[in-house]
Order: sequence, then C-alpha cells, then structure tokens
Amino acid sequence: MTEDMRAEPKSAGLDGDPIEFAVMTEIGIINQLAENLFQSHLPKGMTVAQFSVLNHLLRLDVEETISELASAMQVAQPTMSSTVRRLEDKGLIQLIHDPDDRRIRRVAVTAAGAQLRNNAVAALVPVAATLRQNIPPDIWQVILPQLTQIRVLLDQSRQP
Amino acid sequence: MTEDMRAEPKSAGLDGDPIEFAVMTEIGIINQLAENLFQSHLPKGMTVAQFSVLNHLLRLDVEETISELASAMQVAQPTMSSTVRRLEDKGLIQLIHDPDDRRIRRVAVTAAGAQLRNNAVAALVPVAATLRQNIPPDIWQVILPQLTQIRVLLDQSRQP
DNA sequence: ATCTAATATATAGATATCTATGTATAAATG
DNA sequence: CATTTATACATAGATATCTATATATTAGAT
Repeated sequence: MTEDMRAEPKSAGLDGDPIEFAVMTEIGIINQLAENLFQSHLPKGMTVAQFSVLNHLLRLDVEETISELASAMQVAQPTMSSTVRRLEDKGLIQLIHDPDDRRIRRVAVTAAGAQLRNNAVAALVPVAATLRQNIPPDIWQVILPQLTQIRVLLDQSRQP
Repeated sequence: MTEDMRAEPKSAGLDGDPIEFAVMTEIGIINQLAENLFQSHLPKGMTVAQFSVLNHLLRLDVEETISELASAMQVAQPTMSSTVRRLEDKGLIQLIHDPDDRRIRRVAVTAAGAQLRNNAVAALVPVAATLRQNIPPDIWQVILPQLTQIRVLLDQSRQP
C-alpha cells in the first residue's frame, strides 16, 4: 500500500496542470494523511472533527453557538450540528438554551469532555514531535503565513 | 457566514498548540475551501474525487486497477471502489476484466468521460487564474516543494 | 496435487461533509 | 399590531471517507 513509488507522484502528480492545482492536490493528500495519523492517536470513537470542537472551546475557554463553531471550523452548519450531536451523545458537551433567545443553544464542554481532550492532546504530543524532528523547523515557520494567505484568499472567494 | 472575523482565526486559531498542528489545521481549512470552490465549477453531479480519477487517467494516458488508483490518490481501496462505481454508473469509465487475472478490473475512461473532463478543466482555468492573480507567484513555487516534503514524511509515517 | 498465504475487490457500517429545505423564534416594517 | 424578513437550528438525501471483514482468485509450499 506504500510501495507505489512509481513515476509521477513526486510533486503531487499534476505535472501538466497549473501549479495552483498541484498545490491544492498536495494539500488534499496531506490533509488525508494527517487526519488518518491524528485519528490513529485519538481515543477510540473520537474523530478529528470532534476533537477539534473540544479543543477550540477549551483553548479559548468559551461557549459558542453551533453557527459560531461552524464558522470557526469553516464547515457548513448542518455539519457542525451533526458533530455536536455526537459529542452530546457521549456526554462530552452540553447544549445550553439561551434564556433570551430560544433559537440559540450554546455548546459547553463537560468535565468528561475536558478530561478526554487533555488525554488526546497528550497522545498527540509525540506525533507533533515526530513531525518537528523530520522537517527543518524553518519550514513550519515559513509555510504557515503562506498557507494563511492562501486560506484568506479562498475564504474571500466564497459565494455567500 | 463570512462575517466571522473575530479575534482568533488569524493563523488557523491554534495559538496555544504546536506550530505543526497550526499548519495542519490551516491545511484542513484550505482543503475544504478549495474543494468547495472547485466543486462549484464542476459539471452538475461531478465531484472533485470523481474528477481527479478522470484527470489522472487521461493526463497520464493509462488504464489502472482500482488499487493502483487508490494508491495514487492516497485513499483506501473501498473508497476508490465507490468512486469508480459512480463513474461507471454515469458511463464515464469502463471496467475491463484482465484476461490473465480474473481478480483484476482496469479502469478505462470512455469518450464521454474524456469530454466531460475536458469541459471541467476548461471551467477550472479561470479559478486557477484567480488564485494566480491574488497570490504572489513566488509563493506557489516556494510552497509546493515544502508541501511535498511534508507529504512524503506523512506518507512514510503511515502504519502499513 | 492439495493446502495455505497473498492479492484484488466487494460489502457493511460508521462519521464527515455538502446542498436544499423545513421549523421555530426574533426582529423589522408597514 | 399584523405581516414580512431574517436568524438559528434541524432534517433529508447524497458522496467521500475510514476500518473491518468477506469473497474470489492466484501464487506458494509442502
């Protein structure tokens, strides 16, 4: 399954395509490999999407609505509704009705959710270490603002 | 839906996390935005995954097995089986049995598939142009080999 | 030659994702 | 105040993705 180092995929396998496509193809493959790698180090049943929600809320120490979470993660609202429901089913978050606006439910991480996230972060530390050791540190520093620039551009060219 | 320029997501919103995680988060968001953007310019019913298969086979002018395609796209074999089946349902590819090994079926693009792919490429050209115009060209040249380096590392640290 | 191991693909079940649409509530407008 | 518009969320239906497993076929090993 890893023995397919044939002729082309040396640079994402899109030699004849515009370089922008090649970058996007490479990003797509990295995203898949990284998600699989991260997932394999997360607790049983916990997905990257679910972990990201817990991590976001706990890191910023906030409670947010489903729509706010969807915007923060750049996913559609029904996608976040689904992820939040699964977290709720496991008792990792609670949905708190807003007393002033009954349309709104805010996502609050439970103690169980906080503990599980902390365990997950600890399990991911060696993964980050491996990445850090095998890629020159400058690369990470240089590539992040470039990616941010591309992300902002893509975000702007969305149709609202 | 785009008006969420609050405090944090200036650099993928992972300030407290290792920079490797921040890069991966940014890549995840770019991947989603790019897939949505590309998809919105593809013919009705055609997905990025399906287009990628057609494009791969036609660009290299080859026929490949499902497993070979899965390796090339870095997805699991059942994933590729599913994508190939949908392309077959639309008459865009044909599955050709190998006369010497009856386990194998090779994916061959039909004339309809080739035409549809060419139309899709044409529709994507202005998308690439927009990206090229809004990001300094050096960035694309610089970022691609860096991404490749990361992708190769991630590919190596897969558990087979 | 038979029995076992490896390979190619398919099937099942789960989550994430999208678009399109429905429902309830709140705000704005006349 | 009644009607309309906007907002927050849920539901439905579709594709992509994974892991785990089953089936069929080929290759290898006694």
